[in-house]
Amino acid sequence: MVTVHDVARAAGVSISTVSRALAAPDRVAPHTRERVRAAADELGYRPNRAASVLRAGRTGAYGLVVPDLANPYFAAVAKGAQARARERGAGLFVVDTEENPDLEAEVLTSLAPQTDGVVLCSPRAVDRALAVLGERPVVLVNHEADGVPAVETDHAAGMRRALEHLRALGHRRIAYVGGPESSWSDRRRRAGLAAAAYDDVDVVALGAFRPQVEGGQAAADLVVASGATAVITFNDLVAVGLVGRLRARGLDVPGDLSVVGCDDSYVASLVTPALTTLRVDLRAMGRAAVDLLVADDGVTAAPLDVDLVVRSSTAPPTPAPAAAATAAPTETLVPGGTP
Amino acid sequence: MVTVHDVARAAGVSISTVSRALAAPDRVAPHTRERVRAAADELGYRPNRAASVLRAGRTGAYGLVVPDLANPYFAAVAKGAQARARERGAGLFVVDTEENPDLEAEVLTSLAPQTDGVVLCSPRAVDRALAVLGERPVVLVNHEADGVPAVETDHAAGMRRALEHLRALGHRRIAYVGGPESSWSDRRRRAGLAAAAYDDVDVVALGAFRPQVEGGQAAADLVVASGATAVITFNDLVAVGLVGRLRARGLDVPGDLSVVGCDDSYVASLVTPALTTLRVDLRAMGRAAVDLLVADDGVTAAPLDVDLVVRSSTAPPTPAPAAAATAAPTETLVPGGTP
DNA sequence: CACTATGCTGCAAACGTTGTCATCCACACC
DNA sequence: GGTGTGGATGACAACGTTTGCAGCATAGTG
Repeated sequence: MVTVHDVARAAGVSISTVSRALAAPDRVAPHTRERVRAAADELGYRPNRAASVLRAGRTGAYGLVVPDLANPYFAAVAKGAQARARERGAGLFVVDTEENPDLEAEVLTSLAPQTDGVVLCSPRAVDRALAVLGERPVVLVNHEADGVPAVETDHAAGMRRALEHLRALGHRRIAYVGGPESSWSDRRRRAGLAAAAYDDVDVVALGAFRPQVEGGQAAADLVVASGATAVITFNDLVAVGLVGRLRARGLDVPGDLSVVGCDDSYVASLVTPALTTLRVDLRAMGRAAVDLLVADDGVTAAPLDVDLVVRSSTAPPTPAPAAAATAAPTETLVPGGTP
Repeated sequence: MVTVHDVARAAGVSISTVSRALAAPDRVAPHTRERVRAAADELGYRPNRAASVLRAGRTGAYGLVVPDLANPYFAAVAKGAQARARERGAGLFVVDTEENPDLEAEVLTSLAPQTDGVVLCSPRAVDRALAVLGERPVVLVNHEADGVPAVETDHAAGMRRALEHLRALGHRRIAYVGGPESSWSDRRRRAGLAAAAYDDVDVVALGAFRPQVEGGQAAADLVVASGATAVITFNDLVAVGLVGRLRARGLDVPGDLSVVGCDDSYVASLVTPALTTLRVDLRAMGRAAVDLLVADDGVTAAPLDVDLVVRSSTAPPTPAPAAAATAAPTETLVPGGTP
């Protein structure tokens, strides 16, 4: 192993100078700096991370905590965060808490000291997590807490765009199929819907559904019963489940009901019909989180913009909007459709 | 910060005893051990990772290198690897090389020294990677190299199962839509198909397609032209693309053509028709890779089994198998369908 | 010329842990 | 009772880096 001592000997300087030449180049004379660098390159010197951490306290690594790495949403965030960390010459510890609040807190106690900061993505137990982290830099993604920097999505703008789109198509009664109550994004979306309400549009917000395919299946019949001609769902998976259940009931999307998803995860373009959805640049979110971790001034960045991606799941309502469907004796058709 | 010294003072022993009591409990007398543990708990002592690494050389962290973290395949492997690492009390550095061989090699030089070993998943430049890693423990996933432990998938068994299934349904001419030439999995699958061939079944292997939706779209017309009544694809995304293109041509799946995907990524169950596919337990793969990293005897584990998941994309061939379709003037219907 | 200011470099002390070696004590055996 | 044995513990030296402090030029100023 090549150490500072070897480089120092080769360059004819002291180890202090070597350390400085590489870490604080402007604190050493140009010609010395060059000699040291040449020697370091020559010998293939790589500073020992552990020694550096021990002495200086900086680890050169960040942590990313997500509830489920297999979820394409978090995978995309992780990808962005990883890329940004690498660009900064840092590593990224990725931890999957398996949606388990206890594990989240536990894992943080061992993770935190090994990092220069942690990105908490959709935390399931923020209070405990923040307590564990103490003074260490944290950035929240998809969550809010006093005085903690966060990367936020402009959910209100997203809802506004979706509503505008559906209204322009002629829809006047629009349902929202919401996600888990604990979800900050869900709360923001509901608030956004309320704020964006048009005089001539009714918004029916339906309550907590699981943010997976099953959630959409469970919500479908409620949506039909609500009399809405269009629906916005918590995420694309919910939209997929919803569409599946609607079709099983003989309803057509977008003929009988228009559907707007959220996230533009890549399933949105694969299913039939391809989903109109709200796109968030998740990788940018990951990148922004890491950047915020470094910018220790604790300033929260501007919320990330949300774009509407129009595909085939939205269309004008049929002349007699969903009347036939709502008139049908829905209950008898709903085995296992308990919301 | 609480150090061994603090614990030692509190327990009335020397720092050596503290270190031993926690790291090698059987080398210290039971009552002393308990006293030390009590003191450590009391003070909330957490060994400093950096100091430990510096002195002992073991980092307590592993590395995982994947070409694309946003790909659900790799995300699943990462999830498994992460879980196993955590169970071992270790961290996991996840690195996304963005399918870039140069980046792969570069990233390894800085990653390797910070870990106790690296899992290389679907490496894009194995030789360089192995050169960089030198003597450090490595495990390959989806790849083979002399003397390097690897986690393998029993692709031959998978192909055999798919063939059996299709043959039992009555198919006698079956196409395989292959992935990139550089893919080890693709080579194994082709070999498996050749080995499993039945006397009464023709297998038509079609050449390199991109392992994404577009690859399937590109392959569709070749498959139809081949006269096959069933097709096995490199992965589920290819299957999705294939199905989409077939339907655009007015063909029915599974009516005119049965389709078997690979990987059972979660899109398989979401698309219409739901895909019959070969399931590999990707999380188990990730876990196995980390385990292998630790088992320094370098023994490669038994190949992972592959299960057939039967859904709606496979059915018996129609009496006049795809005759109408092949007879149709396909070219005129294929704008932009260049394979 | 003396004195100060400035810039560069070297010395040496940490950082907190692990592991080697030596010490010590108790016990058993001769 | 002396000696050997072995288990338990303590003292201390690393591991490789960073950094405060001091030293030493050189240059600038009175």
